Amino acid sequence: MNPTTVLLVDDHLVVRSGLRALLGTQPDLAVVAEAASGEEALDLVREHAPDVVVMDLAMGAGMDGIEAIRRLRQVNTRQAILVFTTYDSDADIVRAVDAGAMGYLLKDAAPGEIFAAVRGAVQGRSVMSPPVASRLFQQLRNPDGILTPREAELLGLLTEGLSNRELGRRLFISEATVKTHLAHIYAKLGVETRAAAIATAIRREGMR
Amino acid sequence: MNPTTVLLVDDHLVVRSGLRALLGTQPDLAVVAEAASGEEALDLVREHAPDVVVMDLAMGAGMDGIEAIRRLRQVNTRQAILVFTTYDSDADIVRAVDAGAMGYLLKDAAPGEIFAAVRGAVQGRSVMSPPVASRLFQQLRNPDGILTPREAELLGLLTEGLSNRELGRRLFISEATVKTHLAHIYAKLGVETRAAAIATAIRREGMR
DNA sequence: AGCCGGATCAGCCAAACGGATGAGAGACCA
DNA sequence: TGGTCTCTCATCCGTTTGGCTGATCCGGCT
Repeated sequence: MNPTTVLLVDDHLVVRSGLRALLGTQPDLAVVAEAASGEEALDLVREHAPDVVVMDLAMGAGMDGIEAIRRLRQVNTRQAILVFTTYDSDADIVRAVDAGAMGYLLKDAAPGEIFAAVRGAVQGRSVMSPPVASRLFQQLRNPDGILTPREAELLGLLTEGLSNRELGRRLFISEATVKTHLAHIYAKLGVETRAAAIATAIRREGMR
Repeated sequence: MNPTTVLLVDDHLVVRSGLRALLGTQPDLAVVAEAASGEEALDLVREHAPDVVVMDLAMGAGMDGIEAIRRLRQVNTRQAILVFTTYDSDADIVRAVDAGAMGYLLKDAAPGEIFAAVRGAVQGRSVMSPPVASRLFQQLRNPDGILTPREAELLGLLTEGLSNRELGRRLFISEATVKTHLAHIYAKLGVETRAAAIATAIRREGMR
């Protein structure tokens, strides 16, 4: 059986070499290329058609990880994409999965976890770090995300088309507080504008 | 039979006296008070409880006509409110009717039309100038308002949460044009923010 | 030929919004 | 008592919107 081919995408050289060394200890895994940016990753995927792409989400300048995932999926829906990143924000997880990531690992994952994730990915299994899994699970279980009561209340009014000022008046809080809540809501919903938040909220199961 | 009592609301003295003179020619109509602002109108309605309120929508400073109508309805749902204004904008018509106006007349209406409207209003009949009626009819017949194909297309994308820049790219037009279309859409929907437009559009019949 | 509605674009300006950061008060839990 | 969460507020700053005005082009309709 041929080894599983892997493409590493991370803007930090040290991370790439560390991963390469780590994966190199496994006879069934072979790192065939490394990319330092989303653009480069796109080229290398076309060239090597690896079985798995292990990618960092935060990538200095240029295309970000999420966008890279989206593009990769368009180029070749075959290879599995594994996110390998430092932070576990709700928004990133949701968006990565949404963009088509096969798994989501945190950089503090144990070597064994990483191996398992790569092997699982090629077999179509989705592997993720426990904290990530738990967040995602909550997302699925509670479609309103992990919104606090206050946030949910705000989101409800948001869909009425109110401005920040109006929201503040309606809830007897300052505009500053409204903005804070909104920022949290956007992060949890994985959007970045109120327009998208409203669209998401309203479409999300008959909310009206 | 007692004459029908009327309250005139218009910030222009000349309009008020003109109307008073006009209505005065009819033995069954009696102007019992005049207000120059929404606030004043509220007070006078409480004081005189007129059968009909004939009101201009544009009213210099302070409360605008739409808001005044809304308040009046809260105070006393009894009297009929007749809008008597210069311009027939889609947004104003929709909002006035929505706020609870009984009829909608343009200032170039013939005297006979005005008399008929006032008499009709007290009897619960809704009278409006022909051009107004036609606009309103279109609104009802076509829930998408009077949106042109291009505007409808834009509104659709708007509900996806796109920014002006993105809308422009998607439709191959400049951001300036996007803004122009949006301004028209807002006017036709009777809203003033994209958030409200999105909310309206999405709720409007299962649009998704 | 002349007019009108629809679509396109520009420039200007004020208001609204979003991002980043810091911070304090109260509730709850270990 | 020391974390953690939620809700609250503030300031700064750059971007996005919305309002307004004016203009061009095209295709019908008259």
